[in-house]
Amino acid sequence: MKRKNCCPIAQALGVLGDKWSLIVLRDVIFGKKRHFNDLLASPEKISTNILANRLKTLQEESLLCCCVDAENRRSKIYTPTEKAQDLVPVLVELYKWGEKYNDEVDKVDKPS
Amino acid sequence: MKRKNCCPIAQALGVLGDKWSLIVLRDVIFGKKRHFNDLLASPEKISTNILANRLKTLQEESLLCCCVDAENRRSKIYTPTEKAQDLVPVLVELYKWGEKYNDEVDKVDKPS
DNA sequence: TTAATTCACTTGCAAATTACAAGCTATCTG
DNA sequence: CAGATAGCTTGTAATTTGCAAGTGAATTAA
Repeated sequence: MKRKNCCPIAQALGVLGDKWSLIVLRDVIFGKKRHFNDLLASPEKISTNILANRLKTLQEESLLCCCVDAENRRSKIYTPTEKAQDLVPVLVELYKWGEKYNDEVDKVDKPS
Repeated sequence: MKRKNCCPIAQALGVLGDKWSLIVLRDVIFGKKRHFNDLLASPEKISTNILANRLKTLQEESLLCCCVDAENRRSKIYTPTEKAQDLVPVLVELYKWGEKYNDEVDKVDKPS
């Protein structure tokens, strides 16, 4: 859902508001993953068609750029743009919030 | 998609990673909206079934609490929890990013 | 005190998105 | 030349979303 002429939060979520876009960006930005199969290997288990689709839309949104690996022409290299790098503060705040609140969900064997 | 025992970013996105949850939280936190119809009136035009579903899951995730309005018993009051308030930095960073990059999308009549 | 209105949903259904598995094509390696 | 590998694409089923209409309890208006 593309959102235009509205609140910047809504506009940002129009691009990033799904289960996978920020996971892919996390891996490209922090995990320095550059290849399709690297991204596929993340523990969240994205499927191939979704990953291909996200890589396409993230390129369309100028968040990733893609080039052919000069040393291995069947391989493509995905790199984050500055626009993607500028999401680092968002990802950091999400990380802190997730760490604070969600790590403890469904813990078992807590000492009493 | 609930994500457990994994990266805090992925866990956070398991709760917040959709088009509507953060919009609802934005309105409750910044817009101080408290009623179903207030939230429905936002410019992003969420539909009633989606809003009802989000309010339910956000309560299940302890992000919102709900009580009956004492002065008008058909009305319910939704308020953000501390867990929700702690998303302010995430929303602020999203806002800044959206403002920096997405306001200029599809602008017309730019001065040359 | 009855009728209309409001609030917070619920239901039905079509469309879009996601998930899972399998297959495909170009390239590379032995 | 025979696999193996990288990056997809396709098919299909399940889930989620979007839209319109309807429901029931509480409230207000006549």
